[in-house]
Amino acid sequence: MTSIIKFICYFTQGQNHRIMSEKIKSPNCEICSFKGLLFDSLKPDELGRMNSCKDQFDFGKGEIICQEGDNINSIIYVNRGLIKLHKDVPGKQSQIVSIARPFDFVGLLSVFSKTKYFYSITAIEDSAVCFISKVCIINEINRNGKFALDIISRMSKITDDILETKFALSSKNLRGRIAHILLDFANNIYKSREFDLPVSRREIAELIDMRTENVIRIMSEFRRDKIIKINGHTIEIINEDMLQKISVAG
Amino acid sequence: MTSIIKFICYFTQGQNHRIMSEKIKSPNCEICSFKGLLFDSLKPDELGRMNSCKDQFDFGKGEIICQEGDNINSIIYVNRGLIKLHKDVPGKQSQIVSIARPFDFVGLLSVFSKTKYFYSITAIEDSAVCFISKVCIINEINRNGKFALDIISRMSKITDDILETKFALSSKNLRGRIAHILLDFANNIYKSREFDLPVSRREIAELIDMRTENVIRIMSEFRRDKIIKINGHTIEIINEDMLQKISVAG
DNA sequence: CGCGGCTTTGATGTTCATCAAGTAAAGTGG
DNA sequence: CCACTTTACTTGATGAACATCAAAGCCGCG
Repeated sequence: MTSIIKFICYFTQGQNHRIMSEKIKSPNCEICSFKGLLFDSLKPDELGRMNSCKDQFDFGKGEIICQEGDNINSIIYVNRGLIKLHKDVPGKQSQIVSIARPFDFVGLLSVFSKTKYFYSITAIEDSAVCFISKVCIINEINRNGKFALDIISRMSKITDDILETKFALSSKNLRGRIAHILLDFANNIYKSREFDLPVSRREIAELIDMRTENVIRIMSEFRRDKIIKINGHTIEIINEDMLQKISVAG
Repeated sequence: MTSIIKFICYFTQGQNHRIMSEKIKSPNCEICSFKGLLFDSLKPDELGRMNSCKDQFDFGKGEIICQEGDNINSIIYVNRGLIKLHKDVPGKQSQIVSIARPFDFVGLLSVFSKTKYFYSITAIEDSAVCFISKVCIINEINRNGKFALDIISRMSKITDDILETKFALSSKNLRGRIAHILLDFANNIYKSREFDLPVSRREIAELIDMRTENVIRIMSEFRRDKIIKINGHTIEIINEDMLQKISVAG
């Protein structure tokens, strides 16, 4: 029993109101399969309050969720799909700050210190995204110390992960970076030697700070050297040890 | 009435206990000129609890405050001096994650999500550093929602700043990076066109991901082109507009 | 005084971005 | 469903940016 309506989104209250995708009449947080991930420490009445503070939207592949400079008024939670945080500098290749998957909170990454996003957010695949009002979160933090700690450790983990990755990558040469990210996909994201790359070659390039041509070139080298198999977007890691060596040596 | 004793530091409870510098009998937080910066929202009794949770130490220039892999059990607060967070990968140039000055909390940057530091901390100048026990902070967060919010926004700001800087720098060429960091020192840190660089050329290189030789080379170019004056570690910015242009174009 | 670290400049080589050009795949409109 | 357009992918050739190597002067410190 879900009613679908089109409407103009004022969530970001930014300079540029964008037409958002279909609004899904928000499923109740209490029955949301993901609530346990952050809202563990909330009692039913608190969860009820949270429920009334959020809205869920669908975004099609390629749709912009918000843009650099928009006001931050919500935490963004990924329910389904895949979204990217990216920074576009005119005249330069854009950079991907991070990619968020279901269970990830992306808005946490600035919401308490900045009033405006310093990155844009775009759906890489068709995605469902929850917007949880910042004010509600703040109220809940004031009320519930356990919840505050949950939020804090979640924030801390997000930014630490991004920082660690960026620092690891920036000291590596191109081959090392490709090796690193392939291992990351296999071991941390998909937990399998074989996986479908959810992103284009260009997006990989933007994620690890190199050029599309070189992503392709090096992946082809790896294929030639029997380190990986490539079939379109499907990658299989054949020689993980070698990949590890290349990543470390890079 | 301060007693000075040498002792082995168990703060980090790490694998490697280091001999710390003189322990200063901790000045009382209540009279600490810096308390307002984070501990505004604490009542006298709460501040008293906090006071009993912290210890202050002096570190000489070059002394290691903690090392990558050490357990994180405290938040580190810089009272005096200058310290650097850095990552050392064997066989590679080390990278400076960030430089912290008085008023800065460096430990905040991982304390709630990780058990171990992913970077080392070293004094760049003679410094006084406060260690505030993580457990105490957590207790206080549980008790005091306003305090929790203060901590959160402080954390958020630290990581956002680091991330923004890193992203800005990584898309620039070497000249752009040097221009960027010189402007940063002048406008954000020292708020003066003339300032003493507190770090060596090598440390600048490690901070903005380039080689010492090129830092020197490019700064010499800037001097030749009458954009800056250099006198040892003293820098004066003559043509700020040009520096700005180089930074943006970089 | 001499040693090691910091600074500086020049010469050389490697890595990687850029340009170019062509193929495959995927979306678009009739 | 097919022609058309656009976007993604791929390989090669070239040049620029930057790391590396080398050597020498400088300064502080034991």
